Amino acid sequence: MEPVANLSRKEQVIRSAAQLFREKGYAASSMRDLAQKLGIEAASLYSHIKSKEGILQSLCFDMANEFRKSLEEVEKQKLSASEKLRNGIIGHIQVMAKDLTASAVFMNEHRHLSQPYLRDFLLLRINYINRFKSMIEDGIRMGEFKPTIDKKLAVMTLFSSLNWMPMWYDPEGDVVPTDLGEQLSDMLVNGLKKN
Amino acid sequence: MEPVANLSRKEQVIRSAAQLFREKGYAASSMRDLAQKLGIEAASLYSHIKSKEGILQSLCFDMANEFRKSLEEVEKQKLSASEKLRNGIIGHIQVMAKDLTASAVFMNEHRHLSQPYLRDFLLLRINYINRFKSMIEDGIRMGEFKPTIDKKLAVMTLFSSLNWMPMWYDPEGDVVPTDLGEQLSDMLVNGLKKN
DNA sequence: CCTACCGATCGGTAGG
DNA sequence: CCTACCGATCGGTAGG
Repeated sequence: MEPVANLSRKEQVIRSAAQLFREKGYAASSMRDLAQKLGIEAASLYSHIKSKEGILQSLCFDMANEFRKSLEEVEKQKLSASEKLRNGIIGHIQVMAKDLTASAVFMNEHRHLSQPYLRDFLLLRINYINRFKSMIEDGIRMGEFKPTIDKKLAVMTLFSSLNWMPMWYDPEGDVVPTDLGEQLSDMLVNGLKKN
Repeated sequence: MEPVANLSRKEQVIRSAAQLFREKGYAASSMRDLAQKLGIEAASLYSHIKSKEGILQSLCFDMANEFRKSLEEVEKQKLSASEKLRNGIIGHIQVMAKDLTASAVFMNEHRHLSQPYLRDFLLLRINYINRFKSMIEDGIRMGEFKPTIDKKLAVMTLFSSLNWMPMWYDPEGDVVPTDLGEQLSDMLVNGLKKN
């Protein structure tokens, strides 16, 4: 009956949960921990959310959606493969930087999703990875990248680097997300490029 | 009283636990799950191990020790910075490939260590990372690597790539660990090197 | 390695 | 958002 206030409170719950899941992991985070963080009783959480896993679902699928939108923007552009790859990397970093906490949960805790959510999530992820792989393949086909590179290794190295960023990136530091994306892209792409 | 048999059984327990921790995560793995995997009662596990966390401690510190030994071998060698870095990467990959399950646990579950083990573990890790960082700094000083690279970014990208390897590397495939290490090194180092 | 069991804690519901 | 509570499960111990 108070949709705005409820929404806002619900978001507070989800954001607090994200912090908790990031720090302790999903399985080791209890609803009582979460309630305490918010200054309420555990039972009261269920006025705002359906279940513990419901929170994880929101976090994982909202992030997945942001990544998808970012990539679609890049794919529309009329650019060379290496420029698209570069923009894809920058976009990914920017999406993560907007919410490092949710990004860390997305990366480390998605495996605690139950079926069919887990399957859906993994399908989204493999689709996303394959679209980056296509950019690399395009780059090889167009003569921008070395034809000898192992495509699976290249794309997995790329994703490893991207996905670990929430572990060490300091948003208070003087490297802004766009710069980080450019530097990372530079380091990886110039490793792929013919010199 | 039967040290050999006990040791072997203890190792079976630890290896089964590693598989379980890798699949479900440490916190979501119960001692009853583990006992079932071994065909015994949960209470019987405690004849072989001290506690659930004791298993995690063995797994994490044994792996840390393997990594340390591998790096010490490399540091002894009289080679250029880029060759040392290459050998360090190959060594790291080889250590992981010897036990991908323990490697995955080492990487993803160490945060469930309690104090003071967690602190000790993190000190070992930062030390290991800093020694790789020194190789990169040496390479810059000796003119082998671009002076413009961000050292923190470079070393973090390196470790991201290394640490995610257990997530996607297929030991049944036709890429042997040494080759993988060389390819990975090639991809990363050639991205750093002056061309 | 087992039976029997412990106190603590879990996610969640009923009913206000 | 609270009180009161539920059945299930947790890591671990006693005693054999």
